[in-house]
Order: sequence, then C-alpha cells, then structure tokens
Amino acid sequence: MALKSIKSERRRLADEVYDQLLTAITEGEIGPDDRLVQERLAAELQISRTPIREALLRLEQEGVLATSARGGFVLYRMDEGEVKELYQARAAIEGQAARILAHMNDPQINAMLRRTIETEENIASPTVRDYFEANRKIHRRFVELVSNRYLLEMFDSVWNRAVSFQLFAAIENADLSQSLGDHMNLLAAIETGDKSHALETFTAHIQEGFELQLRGLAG
Amino acid sequence: MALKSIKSERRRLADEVYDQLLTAITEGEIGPDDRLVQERLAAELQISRTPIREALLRLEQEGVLATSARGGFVLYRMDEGEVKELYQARAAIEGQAARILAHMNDPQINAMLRRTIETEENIASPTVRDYFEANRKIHRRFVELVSNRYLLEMFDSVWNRAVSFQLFAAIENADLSQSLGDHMNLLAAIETGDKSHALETFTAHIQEGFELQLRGLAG
DNA sequence: TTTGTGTATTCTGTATACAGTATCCAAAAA
DNA sequence: TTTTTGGATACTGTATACAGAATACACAAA
Repeated sequence: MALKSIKSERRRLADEVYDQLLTAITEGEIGPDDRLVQERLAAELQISRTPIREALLRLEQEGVLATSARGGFVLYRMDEGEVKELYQARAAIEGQAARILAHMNDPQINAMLRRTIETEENIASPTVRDYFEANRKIHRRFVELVSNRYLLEMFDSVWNRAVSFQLFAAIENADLSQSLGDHMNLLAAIETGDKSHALETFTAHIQEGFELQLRGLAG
Repeated sequence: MALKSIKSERRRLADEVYDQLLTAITEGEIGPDDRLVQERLAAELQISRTPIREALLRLEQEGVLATSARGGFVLYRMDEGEVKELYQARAAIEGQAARILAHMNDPQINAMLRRTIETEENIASPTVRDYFEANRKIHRRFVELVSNRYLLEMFDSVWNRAVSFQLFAAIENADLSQSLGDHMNLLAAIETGDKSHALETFTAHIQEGFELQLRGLAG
C-alpha cells in the first residue's frame, strides 16, 4: 500500500497571518490610512506578537508595507519614478516569459491561454478591483505556463507591490472589448513562434499600460 | 546650521546576522554539510534566538537556505531543472537591463561600464571564487546603471541563490582573456543603440554560460 | 543478525517579559 | 500667543520560558 504523505507543508501561524493580511489589502479592507500595530493585531487575532511580527516584516521586505514614523506599518506608497521602474520590471519578466512561450509554441498551451483570456474577460459589470484581478490572472497565466518558478515568483513579487493601488488597472473607463482584443493579440504574437516579436509585443503592451496609467494619474 | 541626520537606518541584530551568514556562505566558510541550528548560532554569537531565527527565515525565503529534515537549515541544493530556470530568470533581468541601456546609449554610462570591466577582469591568479565575484560585479554594474531598484533587487535575488555553488562561474579553465572579450562584446552591443540587438546579445551570452555550466556538470 | 518499540534528545514554534527609544502632550517660560 | 522642556505613552527589539513534534538511540524480541 502507498499512502500519500500527510504533512504537505508545515503551516505556521505566521503564514496564516501573512495570507490574511495580503487578502485584506487586496480586498481593500486595509487602506492607506490604516496603521498596523503588532500588539493590536495580536489582540485581534488572539495570538502572540511573534508570528504577527514575522508576517509584517515579510510584507515589509517584499515592499508591500513600510514602517510608519509613528510606529507600526502602513501600505507602501510609490512615487511616479518607482511606478515606472515597476513597469520596467514587469516588462523584463513577462517579456521573457513571452519569448519562451513563443519558442515552445505549443498548441495545447496556447489553447489554455485562449481559454483563460475568454473566461477572465467575461465579467458582467467589473469594478476597478475586478478588472485588476482578472488582468492579473490573465497575465499570471502566461508566466505560469512557462513552468519557471523563479519567473513566477518575481511576477508575484512585482504584482503584490501593486496590489494596494490596483496599479496595473488604471483603465477605469476603457472598455473590456478593447482589453480582450489586446490580450488576444498577445497570444497571437506568441503563436507566430517569433521569440523577438513576442517579447516586443508584450513590452509594448506593458508600455501602453504605463502611459495609460500616467494619463490616469494626471487627469 | 544643518547637521546631517544620524539615524541612517535603524540597524537590527537580525540584519547583522543576515549579512554575516551571507558572507560566510559566499566565502565558503559555510559548506553543504553544515547544519545551521538556531540555538547553536545564538550561543556562538552571544545573542538570543529571536534575531537569529529572523535572519534564517529570511534566507530560507530567498532560496539560499532550506530546512533540513533533522532540524536546522542547510544550503539549498538545486537540481538541473532549477539551474536552467535560474538562467532563464537571469536572462529576463539582464536582457531587459541591456535593452534599457541601449535605449539610453549614454556615453558616460558606457565609459563607466568599460572601466568596471577592465578593473574587474584584471585579477592576477583567480580562483573560481574570485572569478565568480568579478563576474558578478561586472554583470551587476550593468544593472546598477539602469537605475531601477526592482531590477537590481531581482538581480541580487537570483545571484544570491547561486552564491553557494559559484553557479555562474563554471569556467574553471576558460581563460580570462576570452571572458574579457565577451564582456566587451556585451558593451559593444549596447553601444549600437539597438535595443533588440542588445537584449539578444545578453541572452545569448547567458545561454552560453548555461551550456558551459552543463558541460561542466557532466564532465 | 534484523526488526520493532519505548524513551531520550534535539530543535522548533509560540507566548511572555522587559528595557530602550521615539513620539506625543501638557504645563512652564518667554 | 509661541516656544521650550520634562515626562507620560506607545511600540518596538531582544531575551527567555515552555510545550509540542520529530528524530535518534538503545534495548528487547525474533
């Protein structure tokens, strides 16, 4: 008989806290004016400060939180220069992912991508947050299917930094049909099998997003 | 009068421990057979387990250490598939860096790059470790000069994972003059100002490194 | 020998205690 | 009023204590 191993992974309280905080930030329950204090959180979650501290420090290291002058942590705020840098980092990762996907040019994988785009774009009346999440899922799918854990890790790292602003979704009133077309174009670029072309297409797409973002900030 | 702010940054014991561990790994003082145990380290450094634990967990999260079945942490060992993925991640970051540098095509920056290459390649009788460090410094310089903190952070993250193996330096008997020429070629690619060409040149350089690496592992 | 089982040991995860430091506040001085 | 200054307060960083879990070990049984 061959039983499956039970202990999938030792789950610590700190991991639980980390996840809870991150989803709370994603869902907007923790906003820019909230201050996260170790003792308060410990009291609220009925556990000691130790795991809380661990989770907070991790989020700080990942650039999601920053220490407040008055003590405790707050959401990290980026200036315009940093936003640009973050978009460049996105381009590095997703561009390379596209390059590899084009090189593989696997019909099965491409079909999966098409399905994901169709599914995720199919939202009834999306809020900015809905759009951010759908967009994230689509872009993440591209990277997932490369099967490179480091690229995926860096992807998540970049997007988590943006989660509190819904940074990559400043498209408030752009219509989704436009967006759908864009994402299908990305897929089409991969399907040509031309590595360089795929990379350039992704880079351009992300660059466009950045410019949209800037105009959104200005207007 | 305007005095400079003193508190550059609050330095915690955990940061100190983190740095010490990382250099110890870099310099080969901590090898693949060493087990790092919280209590032992605490006794050795004469501090409590708390900051030790913090540093160890951070190194684990960054992929430098892994938990041992017998308790404690050991150097993380990569399999061949992971090595390939790491090289792809490198290509993503350094390729994009090259792209941006080519786009800027700034004579001053290019001069700085040339100077770094000449300085670092000028080692008398390099060991593998010396070569690894020189190579790292050169490649890091390219990314530094892009002035993008996220790219630089990801660069460090990738290279730190490799530090315990001197992964990117499996060139034991390749001669340095060859290497010097290679790095100068990278610079030349940037100086053409052709973004796509610069990226492809870097990608190819890294790909070559990977193949050299594989042959090194096999032989 | 090999195999199994109970016990000791080791090490971690979490809770708690304590001291230091930075901010805030309120009362005294200008 | 405005400014200064002493102290209360709030929070953190580090140390320590404790319980639980996993591994290693030793001894008994086959």
